[in-house]
Amino acid sequence: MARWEGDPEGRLERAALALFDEQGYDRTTVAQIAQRANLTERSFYRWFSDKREVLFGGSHDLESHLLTAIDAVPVDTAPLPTLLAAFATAPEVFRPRDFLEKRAVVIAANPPLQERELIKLASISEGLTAALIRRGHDERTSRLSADVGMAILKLTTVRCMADETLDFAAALDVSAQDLLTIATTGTKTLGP
Amino acid sequence: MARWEGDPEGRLERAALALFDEQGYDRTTVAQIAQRANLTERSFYRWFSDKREVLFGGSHDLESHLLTAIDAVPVDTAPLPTLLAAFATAPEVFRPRDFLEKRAVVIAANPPLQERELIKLASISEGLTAALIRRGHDERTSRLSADVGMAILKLTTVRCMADETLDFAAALDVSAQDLLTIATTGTKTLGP
DNA sequence: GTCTATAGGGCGATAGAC
DNA sequence: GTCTATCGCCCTATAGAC
Repeated sequence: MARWEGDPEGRLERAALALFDEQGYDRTTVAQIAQRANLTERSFYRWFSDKREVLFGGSHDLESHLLTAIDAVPVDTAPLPTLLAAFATAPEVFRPRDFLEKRAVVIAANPPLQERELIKLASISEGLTAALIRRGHDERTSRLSADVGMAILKLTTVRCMADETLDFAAALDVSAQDLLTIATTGTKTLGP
Repeated sequence: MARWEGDPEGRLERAALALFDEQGYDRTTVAQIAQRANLTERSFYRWFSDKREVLFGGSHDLESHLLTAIDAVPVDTAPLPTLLAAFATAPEVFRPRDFLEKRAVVIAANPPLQERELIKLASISEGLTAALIRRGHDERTSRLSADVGMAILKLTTVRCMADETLDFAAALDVSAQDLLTIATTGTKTLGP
């Protein structure tokens, strides 16, 4: 048996998702995942700190993509428009659609995986906050903008899942408009 | 030794926080927590589904308090102002300050606990979303309002932690004003 | 309440790349 | 030779099954 097949990380990710899809997440052991990828259980833990992590390798890629995209936005842009401009470039880093769909189903069925997803999103929000601060915005504005931006991104993702023909950038604009409506409806505004 | 000391849940919560504070979360075993509360390890799992859960008993109380508070808001109120009115009544359900502070330190030091906290907040957001839908708002508006509301609540909590003299309701208003600024700055508005 | 499978960490050995 | 990926076997605590 060839010991060096290459890309052990990717092999583990694909083996894990396939097994989770076939048998369910908690009826799949790390040993099984490793076996399907022609590795041992011990080697699994060299690539992923725990069993859940095997589904979230792309999170870091998305975060660094967004941070790079922010740098490309003109520096005099306001915080939220800066984030929206960065989000609009995000679809590039998404993996094959069937991979993402299976992954979403598995996560939706397992609270431990939802927890991990939430902390990954929180990590991205932290990254966005830091990026905005680096651009000269104050900390509280940056934090709130990042959190609100993530809420818009989440709503946009839901929209695109529901309607496959919908363009991501267009959906993002609609969600941003929704925010404006929510923020300005029923609050005391400055004008008469 | 008294077999029925009463309030086993509260005893486990206090024993756990004390041990986490003294020794750290991952150097504390469930058996130790149970022992300090004069219970067996097995009994711990009767009250809490897992080790992390022992720090989040108050989450359900907060959620049900907020849902009740929403019902007390006039039905013609817009989504976000509805949530803000409910949030303003929240300090009532908070526990003793030193308990909350120790708890916050322990959570901040342990990613698994942060994950659990995030899913609790997500659960509250889901509850708020459902409550807004019940009041006749559409699903997308409700979801976005709940997420944005949670972002405001988070910012408000940070503000109150930083400045103990700050009134919660006042901090909430400031954060809400921050949102309005963020949402309307640099975006194309309707007027000229 | 008892029993057990599995997660997941430590450590040292080994096999291949260079 | 060094370096790094892989592996084997140790262990404990969690958490679910019975």
